[in-house]
Amino acid sequence: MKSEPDSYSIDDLKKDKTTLWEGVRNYQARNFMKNEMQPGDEFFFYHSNAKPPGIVGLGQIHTQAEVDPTAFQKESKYYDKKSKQDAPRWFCVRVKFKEKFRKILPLEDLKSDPKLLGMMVTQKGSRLSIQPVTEKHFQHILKIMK
DNA sequence: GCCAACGTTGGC
DNA sequence: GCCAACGTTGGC
Repeated sequence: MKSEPDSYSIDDLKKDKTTLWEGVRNYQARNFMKNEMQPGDEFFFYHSNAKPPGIVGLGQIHTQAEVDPTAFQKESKYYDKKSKQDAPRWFCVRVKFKEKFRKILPLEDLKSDPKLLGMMVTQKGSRLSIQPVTEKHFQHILKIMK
């Protein structure tokens, strides 16, 4: 799960302990949250638009997807006038902090690791903000970071 | 700050 | 239903 640290970082999640992953306005990413994510599932927290960009920690899905309240809030930058109360368009899961890694695992390292070949985030133009990670890749990265 | 890649919108 | 125009993402 990607986030720009300037807007919400792993430290923010550590402080908050849990947060609603609101503001996703991409159907593919929404569908991942709505259809694939189950409480207890783990995910990597990725800092995008950072220096350097990369994986910074581990989180866990806390509760299943619910309606994204920010879509109805006119003052929110995530407001979507096309999302109606009786037919909500956007959903988000609640996530929980698990751990902040001792150091960042930079995108550069993800790209150069032969064991992570084909990982979605290393592909050119891969801007989806929520991406699936294979079990193999997940375990390998955990091993690197422990 | 640039710009390639990608997603969405809306006219037709 | 096509596709040009536009807006956004995000690495560099």
